[in-house]
Amino acid sequence: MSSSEQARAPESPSVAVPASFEPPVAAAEPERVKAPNIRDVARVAGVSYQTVSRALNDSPSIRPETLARVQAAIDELGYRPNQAARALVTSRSRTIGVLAAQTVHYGPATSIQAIETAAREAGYRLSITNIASSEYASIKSALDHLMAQSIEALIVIAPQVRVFEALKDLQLAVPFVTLEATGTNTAHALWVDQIQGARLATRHLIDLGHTEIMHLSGPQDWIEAEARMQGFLRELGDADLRTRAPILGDWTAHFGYYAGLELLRYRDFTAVFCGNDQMALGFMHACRESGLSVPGDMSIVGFDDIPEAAHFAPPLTTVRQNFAEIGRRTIEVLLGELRGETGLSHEPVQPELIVRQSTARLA
Amino acid sequence: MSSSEQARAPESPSVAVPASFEPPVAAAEPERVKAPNIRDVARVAGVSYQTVSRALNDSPSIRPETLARVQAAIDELGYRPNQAARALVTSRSRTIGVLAAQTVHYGPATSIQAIETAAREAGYRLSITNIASSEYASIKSALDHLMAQSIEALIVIAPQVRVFEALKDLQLAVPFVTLEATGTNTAHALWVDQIQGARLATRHLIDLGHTEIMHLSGPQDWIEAEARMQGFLRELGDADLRTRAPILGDWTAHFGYYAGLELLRYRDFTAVFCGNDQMALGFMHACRESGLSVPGDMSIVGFDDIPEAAHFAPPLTTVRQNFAEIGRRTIEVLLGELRGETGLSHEPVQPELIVRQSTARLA
DNA sequence: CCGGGCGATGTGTACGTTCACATCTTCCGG
DNA sequence: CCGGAAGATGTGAACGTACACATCGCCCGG
Repeated sequence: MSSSEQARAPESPSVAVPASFEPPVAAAEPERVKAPNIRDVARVAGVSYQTVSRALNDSPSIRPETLARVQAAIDELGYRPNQAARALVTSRSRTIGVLAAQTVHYGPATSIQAIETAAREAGYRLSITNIASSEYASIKSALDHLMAQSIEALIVIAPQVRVFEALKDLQLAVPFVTLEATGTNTAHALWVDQIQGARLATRHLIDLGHTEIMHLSGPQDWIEAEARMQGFLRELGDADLRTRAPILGDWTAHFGYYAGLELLRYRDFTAVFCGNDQMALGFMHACRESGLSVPGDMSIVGFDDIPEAAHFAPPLTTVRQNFAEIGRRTIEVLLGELRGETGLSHEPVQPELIVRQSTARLA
Repeated sequence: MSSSEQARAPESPSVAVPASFEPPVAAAEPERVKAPNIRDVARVAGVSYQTVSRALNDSPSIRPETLARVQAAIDELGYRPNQAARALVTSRSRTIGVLAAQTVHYGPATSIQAIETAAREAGYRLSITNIASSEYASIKSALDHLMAQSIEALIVIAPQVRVFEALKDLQLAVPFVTLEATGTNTAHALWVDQIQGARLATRHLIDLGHTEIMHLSGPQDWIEAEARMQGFLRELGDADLRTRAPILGDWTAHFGYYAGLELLRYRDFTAVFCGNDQMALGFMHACRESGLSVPGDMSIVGFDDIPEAAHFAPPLTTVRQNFAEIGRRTIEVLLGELRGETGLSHEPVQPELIVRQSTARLA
């Protein structure tokens, strides 16, 4: 086995051939037929290549019967337009770049899926690149990779704070949109109104009579984490309640759990607003282990409304974001900008509070 | 506050203007400078364009100092090679297609992320396409979209049963790999040994003394669901235990919940092996509502080990799959095949049973 | 001192498509 | 019945790159 492996030196015609005859080997693809091109189609259809091109780009000035002949030739040959050639001559790549982080999370994943679908329908393809870490170098590298593909637009679903710096460096010549941002950068942002969502969650707790409310935030450099924190603090401020320093987490259930274990050593709060559902899950776990009942002793609100949230123990009160809607709107805005339209509606998508069983009136 | 919110209408300069004057509008990019090409670089560096090409493709026969001059010119002009032109002339797109479904799920998402990273390192880009439904038309459309991009290889992360049919139709000329399949199609599959994983889970329950074990399966047309079911049935058979018809679900927590409510009306089983963690979560929810304690009255095993599983109530015993490893191996195999190597190792990745607190010895 | 060979660099061409413009056809009004 | 416009189709060029081959300069051995 391993000796036959060595003999494989591809196409070294002579070598030390103990393997006497060496059969033609060409067993692979014998007929590497060139893919048909526009001229082949033209020949079959009995027209010029330009006419085929017109047929492909549904030009108005082509006779229906000519079009039919071309179409028949295309089908017969199984012709597919060469995107590379097309991109070269039109200098339009028909590619939208996506700079993502944390694509395994429900929110980004859902948005990306909606974006992909909408983009495909509009004849665009997506090029998704994940950043390994939120270090500047990693972001720059991902951005370089995207720019190398001459993307026509950019969508950012990542810790935008640092990304913005990187974007400034490469003087970006394409329209871009960042998802899930706050209102700080309205020109390029398309976002769920995170602040409003956080306010809804916080007000819900306040309405239930809670006055000592904790906040588990997302990572500092995620703008949406920042926004949720802002909403939380503002709502608390409006109600003249004592504000306590939010805990900076990393979105994971693990963090929620360990933070919970730590915080629950001092039971000086009765409710917690978590930056996302995963952290809420971890926090609930910590409550259980600490002997606290949810919502009896502790009310918990999450954010995102991942599909699992309805089945947590107890089912989680949370803020729903319409990620799919965001995705669709993103492509809409971007395509509009590519068409040269401007002043498109960047109105925030409104989140919705979903009340389940993890919150209760303060005893 | 809310009034200032309204005032935000971003950059609508005047509005109600009867559109009489319509300013030149060309406010967009005034200087649409053409991107520099290989000849521009050559001119600046004082060499021929071919020398620049050599520098870009690190040809061996170029003097270090010439290379340096070219590099300097590249930096000065901010030159980026045009991928379309390169693809056109080499007839290599350097694109790997991914046919995906359910990318919001943890497993696929994790694999895709690993695939993307590995592909990028190898100089390939990914083109991901989601299928809207598992109908044939939808699969075909997605596959067409990918083939139109002249992908060099295809990765399938979707209900493979139907995809295989579609693949047969378009006589696919590129190497492809399907993820998370069973061992039925070893030539093209690279997979976690799902059968073995299911056996581990089932044996664990048997070892705990359970004899009446239920299985909540994934959708029928997902090969991995089929494989897990097979593993379950075989292990049960080996132990001479009564087998009961698995329930066919859809991977969601919702399904696990409603199926649980239904099944628990007859308490003729003491353990359940769920096809994934989400369904296990839903099932646990149903147990709670039915007044059953987990693991006191009901032992539950999941599959996947999503990060949240450790924080379920109780923490879930499950089968861990190394999705990232799968992703890396996928690219490895594919790149090997593109290089013409063959007979690469398609050894299955071994899953691992993670015992937590959702299973207990039968009283 | 010359010729061969090799390393370094330059020139021509092709990839498949679209754009700009030229040409051919058709039809209609004067 | 003819001129011209509009519609339909064809021809030449260009996009930016890599490959094949040609050329140049240099070093070394005879």
